Amino acid sequence: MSVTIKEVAERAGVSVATASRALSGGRGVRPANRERVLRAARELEYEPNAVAAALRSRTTNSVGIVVPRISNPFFATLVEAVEREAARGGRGLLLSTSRYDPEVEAGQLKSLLDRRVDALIAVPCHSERSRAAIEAAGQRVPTVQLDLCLDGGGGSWVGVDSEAGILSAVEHLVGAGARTLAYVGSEPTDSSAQARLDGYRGAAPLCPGGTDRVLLGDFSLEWGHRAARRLLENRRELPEGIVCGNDTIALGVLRELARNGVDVPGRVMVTGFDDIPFAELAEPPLTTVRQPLEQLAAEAVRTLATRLGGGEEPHRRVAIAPELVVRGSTRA
Amino acid sequence: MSVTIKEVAERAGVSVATASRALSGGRGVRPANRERVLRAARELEYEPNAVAAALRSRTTNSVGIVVPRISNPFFATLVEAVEREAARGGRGLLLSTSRYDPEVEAGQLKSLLDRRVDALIAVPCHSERSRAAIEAAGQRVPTVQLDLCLDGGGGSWVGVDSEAGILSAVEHLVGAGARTLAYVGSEPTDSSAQARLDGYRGAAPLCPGGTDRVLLGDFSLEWGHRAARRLLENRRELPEGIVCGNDTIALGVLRELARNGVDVPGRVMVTGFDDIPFAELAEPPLTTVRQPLEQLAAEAVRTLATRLGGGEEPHRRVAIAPELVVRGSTRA
DNA sequence: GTGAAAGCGCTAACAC
DNA sequence: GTGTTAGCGCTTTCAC
Repeated sequence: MSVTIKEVAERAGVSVATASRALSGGRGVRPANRERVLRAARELEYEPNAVAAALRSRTTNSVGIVVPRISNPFFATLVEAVEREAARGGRGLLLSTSRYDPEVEAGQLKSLLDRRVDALIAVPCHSERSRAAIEAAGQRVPTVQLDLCLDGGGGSWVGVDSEAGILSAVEHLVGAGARTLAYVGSEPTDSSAQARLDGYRGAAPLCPGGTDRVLLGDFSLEWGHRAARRLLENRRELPEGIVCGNDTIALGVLRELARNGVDVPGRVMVTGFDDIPFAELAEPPLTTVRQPLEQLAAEAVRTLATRLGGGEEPHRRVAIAPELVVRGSTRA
Repeated sequence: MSVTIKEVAERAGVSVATASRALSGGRGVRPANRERVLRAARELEYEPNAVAAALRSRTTNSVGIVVPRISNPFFATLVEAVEREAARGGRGLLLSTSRYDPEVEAGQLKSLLDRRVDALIAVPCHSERSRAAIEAAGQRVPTVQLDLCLDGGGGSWVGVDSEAGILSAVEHLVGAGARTLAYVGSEPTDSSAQARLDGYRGAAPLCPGGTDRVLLGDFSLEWGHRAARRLLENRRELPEGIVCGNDTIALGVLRELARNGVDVPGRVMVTGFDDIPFAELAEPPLTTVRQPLEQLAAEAVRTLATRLGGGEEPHRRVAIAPELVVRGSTRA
């Protein structure tokens, strides 16, 4: 069997209590004893049992995260940033995916709670049907919604200010000379889709010409293709600027425009949202609204850390302003 | 405080032992009692404490995974597949990243071991300097190397048959009429880079013409750009087929060729390796060797499950044959 | 500053 | 089938 703290204590000639204190920080232990314990531990190749420590101290030093999927580069980058941030605080990250299924999501949350994570980060996969499980989790441990949020608020949330992001895209397009605009986005099934659509509706009046073409589907490349084809049906009415709900859609739109010989950004300018890695690899490179992922992750972890540290700030809602990244798909 | 199994037992009018048995499968418990326990648990909203169970039963039902990074879509997809596979077996996934730093990697492995994961999956970030930590981990729990492996073997490994993959790319290019080839890859700093390079050297003789141009850098887009520029220096000697060590490099090569007005696949054909999501979005879409990620993940978890189940197959090395995906960057 | 002792909540022997 | 009992390895009072 593996070496326990008891053996370390014996070898160091102290009690387990002192050994424990020495091994965890060493505060309140005479330096000489501290050294002896540390040496004994090293010599015995002692490996602390975090499970036992967790049972007794009632903290696992771990946080759980539930995202719809990881293969989506957006969530992947988010998870990576959270992992780094958590590791920095000595915490482990328990990862699970909901696959966009609220029932799976509920099960994953329960499992994480059973494992006694100290805190939870969740990207709710549905703005309504995720509610029960996420609120229940929030009753037990500090929980923060990341990126997406439940309808009508409730609980802590860290995300991006979508309206401001879309606004900056619209301003940029109008400033670059677009006189007519269209929006290609997703049906508002989640909070981001909703906020981006709202953002477009709010910002559209800045444009002098027609802005009433709003095509809603989902956040996919295929939808981008189809929406572009629809806009191309009447070549004369092709808008001068197309605001897309995310980069994937924008990539689909760009592609379809290229296939049809439409000059981008000459005839039509296109913007995306997220700044996924491929955005700058597209032809032409995509002007887009960059999600400040590192900041989001850091803020989410900070929110939890505050609450773990005993801070009683029950409902913290943080919307970070995103930044427009201008590339070749729009004129400067 | 939260409800314990003791209270559930009391309410159900049985001993904690019976409650425990009923709650975990219910084998060897009279159905009537089982029902009463389950009902009591439901009524009290009992939440089992997996930490306590883990301490006593010496299994945490969790596996740890260490990858260089998650924002790389290749690893992200791998992690996602592993997560799904682990969740299917009721296991949690503790995720950490090494950021390509063997010291960080060693620390992460130690931390996962302290947390008493039942098994480990690691993508060694360095074929030499990862050895000590990974071998040490392998002494304590079933450990499998995924994708990359340590130099000279040792331990279980699940990955792709890189040689076979490169071979299929070369055969395809030659079959499509390429008479001269070049290889643009990474310096063999990791096992995949090495195997792909070996694969090219082994397969090159299949091509009738010159195949001795081998450019080695790293697995980046920038290196693809630079390598392509180098090949373009003497336009006349531009090879008819360029085999790239991964998709990212291939994307860089494609881009540079396009900028210089070289017709792909007319004048030059290009192949990649991995089949990252963007491969099919490139212009032209990239012919590439697809990594069977789901299979890799499933096989890795299966390898561990076998060992956890008591199977004593110490050194399982599984190389899965990848599949060539033919797209527009080569002629059919 | 240190030690003795009491659990954290659960499972696994071992009796019955 | 069921109950009693004894810990898993650690941290944390509480005395000294």
